[in-house]
Amino acid sequence: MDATKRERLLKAAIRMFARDGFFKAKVEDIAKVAGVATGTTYLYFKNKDDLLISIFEEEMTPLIESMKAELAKQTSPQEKIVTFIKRHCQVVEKNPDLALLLEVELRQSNKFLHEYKGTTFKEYLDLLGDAFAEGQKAGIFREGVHPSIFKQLVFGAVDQISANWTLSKTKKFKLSNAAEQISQVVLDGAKK
Amino acid sequence: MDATKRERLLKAAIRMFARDGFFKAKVEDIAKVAGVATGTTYLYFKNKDDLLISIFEEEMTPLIESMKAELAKQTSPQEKIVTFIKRHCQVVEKNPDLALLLEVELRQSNKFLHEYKGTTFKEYLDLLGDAFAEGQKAGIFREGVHPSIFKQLVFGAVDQISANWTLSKTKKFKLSNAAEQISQVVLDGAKK
DNA sequence: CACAGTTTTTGAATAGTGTTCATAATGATA
DNA sequence: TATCATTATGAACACTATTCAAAAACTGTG
Repeated sequence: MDATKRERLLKAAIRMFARDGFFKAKVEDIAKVAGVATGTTYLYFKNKDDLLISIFEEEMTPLIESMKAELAKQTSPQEKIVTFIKRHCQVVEKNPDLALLLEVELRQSNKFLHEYKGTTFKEYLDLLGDAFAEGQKAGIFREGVHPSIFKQLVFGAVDQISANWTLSKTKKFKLSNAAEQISQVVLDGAKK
Repeated sequence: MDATKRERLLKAAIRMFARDGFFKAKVEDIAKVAGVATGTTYLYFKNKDDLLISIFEEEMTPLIESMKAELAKQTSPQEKIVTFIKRHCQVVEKNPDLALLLEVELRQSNKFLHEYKGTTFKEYLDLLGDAFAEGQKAGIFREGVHPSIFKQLVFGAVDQISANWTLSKTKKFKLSNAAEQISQVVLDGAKK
């Protein structure tokens, strides 16, 4: 097993999935970009789906860890939420191919959405839910809104706007600017 | 040309796309469900993509019209936004298959069917944007948040929560209840 | 170095599905 | 009924994920 070959395949897959979409991307092309024969792909990954799952698991995990560390530094629930939004947008801006995958390709399969929500992705969302619950306990956020509704509300908003930004050829707005506007709305909306 | 055959194919496609996802759904199965031979599908639709586009166009247009009519009845921008959220969730609850398509396949289709001008969907989003802009003009909604950011924020939030509800086998919350919570947060967040 | 055994890689063969098209069935007209 | 036009069919074709028999590249040993 050649770790660099595996890594090359993963990176090539991110590029091709982002360019052509998961289903339209050809395994043959991914292999070519990675500099191996088609069949070699199947020595390192069970199949095309596994390639996508592996991208999700292996690229997303460090992002979640770094987000977690960043949020731990923030003292107030408000700051945590603002930081989450800002940082998520920064990551999207820095990794457009990966972002496109997470935003667009991951959704198109019910299987992924459902079988992987339980683990890595749920953990990510819970960072928002926990911050909100903390604010409720501290008496600064409104009651009557369930943390799991709030976390999805905020993530849905950020994700929608990020996806739109990533897809638009002409980036007519700064994502960091959008992040600020989102923060203003959801923070004021969260307040008691 | 047999209009009912076309209609049967559209309905069958909605069902199969919702069940298996656009790419995994087989044209042969769609034809079988519609009660025609595989090749017949290609007499009524250019190809599989065209089937998806037609679903968007033909199923969504009446929904948009009815939403537009409903919003016209509301007097204040706040009521328009609350009504949009509530009604969108009602439609999702009543048409789970169609909802799943719109929720899960929409982004993908926006991506690779970009030259097919997704005017229909933009029109839908603009209902939210216009209501927000109206509120800004009336001096009741905050400045500094662009209507096109706001409309995507709200739609993204509603869509995320709706998709989650639609996909979860065990509907652990009432979507109408979630709609109320979303309304509270985004309306307070919109206020000056 | 030579060489046998082992692991890794290859790419042509296989299998599954979107699309086409020659043919059949149906409908319309006189 | 006979003839032409329209519509429907499903087997054949093209394309791509996946497999697998054979080749190549390693590894260790005498």
